Amino acid sequence: MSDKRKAILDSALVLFTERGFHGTPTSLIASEAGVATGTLFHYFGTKENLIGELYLEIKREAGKIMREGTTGKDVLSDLKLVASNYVSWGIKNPEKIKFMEQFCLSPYVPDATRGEAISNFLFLAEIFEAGIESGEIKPLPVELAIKMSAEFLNGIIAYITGEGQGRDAEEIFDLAYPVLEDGLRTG
Amino acid sequence: MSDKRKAILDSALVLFTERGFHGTPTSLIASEAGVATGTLFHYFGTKENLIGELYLEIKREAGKIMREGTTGKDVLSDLKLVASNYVSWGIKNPEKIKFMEQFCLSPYVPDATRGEAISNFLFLAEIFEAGIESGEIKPLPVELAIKMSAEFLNGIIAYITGEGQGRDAEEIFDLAYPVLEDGLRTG
Amino acid sequence: MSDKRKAILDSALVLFTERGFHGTPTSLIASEAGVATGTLFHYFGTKENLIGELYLEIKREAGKIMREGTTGKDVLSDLKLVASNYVSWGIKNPEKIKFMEQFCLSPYVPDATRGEAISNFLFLAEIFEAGIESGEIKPLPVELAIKMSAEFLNGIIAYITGEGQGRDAEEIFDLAYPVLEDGLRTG
Amino acid sequence: MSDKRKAILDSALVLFTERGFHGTPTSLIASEAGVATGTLFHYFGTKENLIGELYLEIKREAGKIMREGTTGKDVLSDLKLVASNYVSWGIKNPEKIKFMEQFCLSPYVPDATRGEAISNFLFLAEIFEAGIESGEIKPLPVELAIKMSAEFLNGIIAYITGEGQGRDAEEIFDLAYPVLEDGLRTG
DNA sequence: AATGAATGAGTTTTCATTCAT
DNA sequence: TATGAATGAAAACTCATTCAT
Repeated sequence: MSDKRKAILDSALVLFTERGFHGTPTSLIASEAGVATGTLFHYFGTKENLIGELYLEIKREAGKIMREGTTGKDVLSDLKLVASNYVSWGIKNPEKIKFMEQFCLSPYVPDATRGEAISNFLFLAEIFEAGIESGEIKPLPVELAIKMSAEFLNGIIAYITGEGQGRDAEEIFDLAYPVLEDGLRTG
Repeated sequence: MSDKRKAILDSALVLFTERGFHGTPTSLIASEAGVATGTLFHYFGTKENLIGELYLEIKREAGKIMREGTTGKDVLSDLKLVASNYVSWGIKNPEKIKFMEQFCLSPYVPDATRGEAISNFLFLAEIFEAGIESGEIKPLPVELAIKMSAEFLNGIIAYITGEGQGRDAEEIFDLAYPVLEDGLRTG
Repeated sequence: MSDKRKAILDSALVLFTERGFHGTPTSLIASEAGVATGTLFHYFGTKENLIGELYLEIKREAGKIMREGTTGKDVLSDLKLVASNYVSWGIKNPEKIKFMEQFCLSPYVPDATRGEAISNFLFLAEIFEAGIESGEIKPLPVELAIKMSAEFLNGIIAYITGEGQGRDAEEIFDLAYPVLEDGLRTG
Repeated sequence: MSDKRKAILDSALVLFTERGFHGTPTSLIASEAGVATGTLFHYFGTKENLIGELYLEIKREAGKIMREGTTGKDVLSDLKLVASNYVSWGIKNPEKIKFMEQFCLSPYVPDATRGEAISNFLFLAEIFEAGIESGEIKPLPVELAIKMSAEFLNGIIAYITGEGQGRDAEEIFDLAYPVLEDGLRTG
């Protein structure tokens, strides 16, 4: 991928989260990226397309990071690893978390793009299904379990990057994660 | 509160969640509310101020609704009631939930306003503190517990208003809430 | 019709003929008209719509002027009067002639608008039909006769406003018109 | 002349008449011609120069075609031949006619170029002068006679390529031309 | 209090042109 | 010769805000 394309995506990420989609002029994205405005449109065609590509890129990265190290053998330890991967990544990339939260629901990301992004998280459904089948996890609708868990982890990240700043992130995770695990586990 | 003021807030809520802040012209808010553009500025001064007032109004309502029926006597039952109140309200007012999620993090709501809104949720800290002190709830930083729980409930609402549409809301809540309760409860 | 609207149409006429459609920025039209850019869009919505309205206005005026004084009794004298009216008007309004010639064929005027404009010239067909029926005019397809005559008159106007400048317009018309009349008349 | 140069001129002719000068990007002309944008500028230097060269090319062709077969012996038959040549060529090359009509008056063709083009039509003045001198043609200012006649013929072409489509072109010409001839001829 | 015409700064996007390859 | 990525000035159009009524 071209250097300029990458620089544009980087600037866009920061500026969109700081100032919102319509609050960020394309001219500002371009100048922060050190390229001409025309170059932005050369690579992305429209501003909407730019945010769409950025959205996909981040979702792809998040999905990839979360899966790292999972074995498919033990549901609960896979789940903890996925959560830990996600929280670690989220703490290191707070703008990406902020971006996902702001633009998951926002109208600026085309629906088609949103749909395309889901594929990166299908493995989560498999983990939950396995856990429910084996009786380790409470029998919940899988989509519900995913939604609750994901939001729960976002809550942890928000706390660590917000009020909890300065305290040890791992320590907080070790304090917080059992709440989710104990909640999901059967009796 | 004047009828026109109310009509403007109502239109703004719907339009901001559907189209974003900068994506919604004041002229459109005004025309949907059945008033002249000038009237919007007569009541709210600026567009920023309008979204700020809307934000406060909704946070105030959310706080009030959540507290309804709590006794301060039993932590776990108060907590469940608060959760249930919030979820019921959220299902009935999905635009308000969407608005809060979109604009909690967004740069359009002035920070001062965000601060002002927090006062509506101080009672939550009291409940958690009491629970931790009595040993009923795991010893967690209170703000962490609040953040995780709030996000968790948003996950439930998102599921009910999204994929879970058509299924009985109360039934889903009864399935999902124990996950949070079991998680927060000590051993 | 509002003063500002009229001023915008007047500037647009001059500038479009001098510089072409895409060669004329809306900002220039507005400033020449002594209004803000926004005002132009307030009245006309789009630049395309502006040229469309201008086109209709001019065609309407041309049609009205040409008909003035016709009686419907004598074909050849009606025809001469129409021609004379048109040429006189054309000499006094050379930008309108230039505008019609440039934008009759140009892609900037929407086809629908072009169609709408034709209604102003239906009376010409009636005159020619009457003349052909009475035997005074050669039996030609009416549309052909109109096209040839119209272009012929444009040739006269072009000459008078171009090379023939300074010479008496009426004298030139009296020299030129018989060519058309003798040509159309039966043997 | 290089193949690429010719391809560029061909694309430009079609696109300029269809979309106007400023409505046609150089990048589009190049891509339709199957060459890179840079190549267009390699051959023509600027867009203005491109339209100028195209204008000259067409005027040159028109002049050459019109003269074909004239003898200089009989004014009226030469005139008819010129007219017939022009109309035949115009019917076969409607984009060239459209181009000339649109850009004769337009500001995009530099005045110098327009002047240069006139030389191709000087022979017309000679024919008319001869006709007037011999008394065969009404004593008119030569430029006026040329303008009227040229426009008249354009009217015929417009009719044939427009409303008269499907009918025999020659037949229409034979119907229409006598109008011009009878008009120009003395008594 | 309520209106909506008018404003003009600011936005996204286009496109003639250049230049390193 | 020929290319096409990169440029940035300039365009059409939008919209928060004002103000005379």
